[in-house]
Amino acid sequence: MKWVYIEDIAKYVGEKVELRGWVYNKRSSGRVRFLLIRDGTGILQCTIFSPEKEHPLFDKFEELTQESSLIVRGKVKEDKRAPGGYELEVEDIEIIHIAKDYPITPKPHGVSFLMDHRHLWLRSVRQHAILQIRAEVIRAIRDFFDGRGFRLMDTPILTPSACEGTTTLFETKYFDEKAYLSQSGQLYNEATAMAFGKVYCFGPTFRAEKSKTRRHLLEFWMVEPEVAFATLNDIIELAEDLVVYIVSRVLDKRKKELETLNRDTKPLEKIAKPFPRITYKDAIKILKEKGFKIEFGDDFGAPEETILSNSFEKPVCVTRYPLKVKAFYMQPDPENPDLALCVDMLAPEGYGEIIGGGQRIHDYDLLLQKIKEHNLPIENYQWYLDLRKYGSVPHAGFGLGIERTVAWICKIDHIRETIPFPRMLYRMYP
RNA sequence: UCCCCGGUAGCUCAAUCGGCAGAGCGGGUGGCUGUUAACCACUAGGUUGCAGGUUCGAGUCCUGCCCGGGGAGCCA
Repeated sequence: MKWVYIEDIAKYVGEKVELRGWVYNKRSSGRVRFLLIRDGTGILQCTIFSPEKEHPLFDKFEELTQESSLIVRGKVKEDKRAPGGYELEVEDIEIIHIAKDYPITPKPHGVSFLMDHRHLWLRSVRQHAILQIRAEVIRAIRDFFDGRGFRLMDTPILTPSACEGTTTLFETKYFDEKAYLSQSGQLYNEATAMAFGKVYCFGPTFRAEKSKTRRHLLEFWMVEPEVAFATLNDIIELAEDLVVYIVSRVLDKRKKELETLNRDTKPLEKIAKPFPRITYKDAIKILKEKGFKIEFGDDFGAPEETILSNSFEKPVCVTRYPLKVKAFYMQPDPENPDLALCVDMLAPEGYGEIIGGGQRIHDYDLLLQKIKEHNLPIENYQWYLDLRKYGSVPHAGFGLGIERTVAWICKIDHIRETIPFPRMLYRMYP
């Protein structure tokens, strides 16, 4: 008998097939038994009928508990009464393993309990939908860059010092030396961009900030393109194209999952080019009009970002922040040397920053001066300065946070559900 | 690091003014011929986070600690 997956079940109506999976739930009513089986691709209702009170399959049904693993064989039928429209008329049950006292029931649980059981929580319908969308987002990102001739360049996780010199890093040992877990692949990608023209890296990044909010993880995934000869405007366009591509791909391929999450897709359907662009100065004006006590030169806090994000239907690109609130490598605006040629993209519906990027300094002397001003150890940046010594060109790039993007697309309120095993302040188990 | 909230059965929660610690789910037993987080009946299940204090009497009030959640700063 053919082993099939539930996501393909419609193709087998009228045929006898085999399913391999786990018991999601079971119900009974008199001489009818309902077994909800999940196999990782979906959930299917399996039915057992008997005109007699006793039946060998009833005995096996009784034995089964939530999350017990099994193989069922039977005939696929179309039936409007079944959730999903299809069901399996069971002819044979082969029990593989009986699960005893599965802790997560089909009833509500608290966050703390669910996080302690994250390894099992992943089996639930909602987590399944979110992580399917995450996988789709990642696939879309790779297709987008690969399709545009970008070269994948994996950057190191173990680094000798801070990339940006701003956030706190996780420290580890490198034999007798100290090493730090990477917080960005950008600096290395400036080197690979000079070798390959347009590149991207995609990997985990680490921030040892003691952030305890719904939009922070200590370990998260980021995609970072870097393009030689590109200016600020070039990468804003690239960022727009990328976000439009990701959203339309999820709308196209993961409609069912969005529905599972009760995600209203109308706001997502509006995501098209061009996105609104405002300068930092405009943003300050908007915030002041809304009654915020904020002055030119201040960076935005979470409430400010939420207000800006809610002010537009599409992601908004905020450009030209004051240099002093940004990283040392930011290229100054030729029209106003106090401003940086940078961009932050804020996702709508209150989600806030999903992209940060900009044009990098390509002048050797200016970069050297900034490294000194920021008290960074020059010996660690010799190679980075070299890039400005041998055929330096203007270049730009950005980083997009995967988890924040997934949280926005799914419209879920906490980032911890967008990665299989979140690493958070005071929580490293499981 | 700071601010706010919480910790009672395996889970989600209730417990009036300080007066016998309870319900639903889950488990067990039985019932029901189409269930939809099924339903109905019965049943077992407690160191009320920990330590101390006030009181005739503390889940409830006080002090300290531990753990968790939310937020701030910082950032994607």
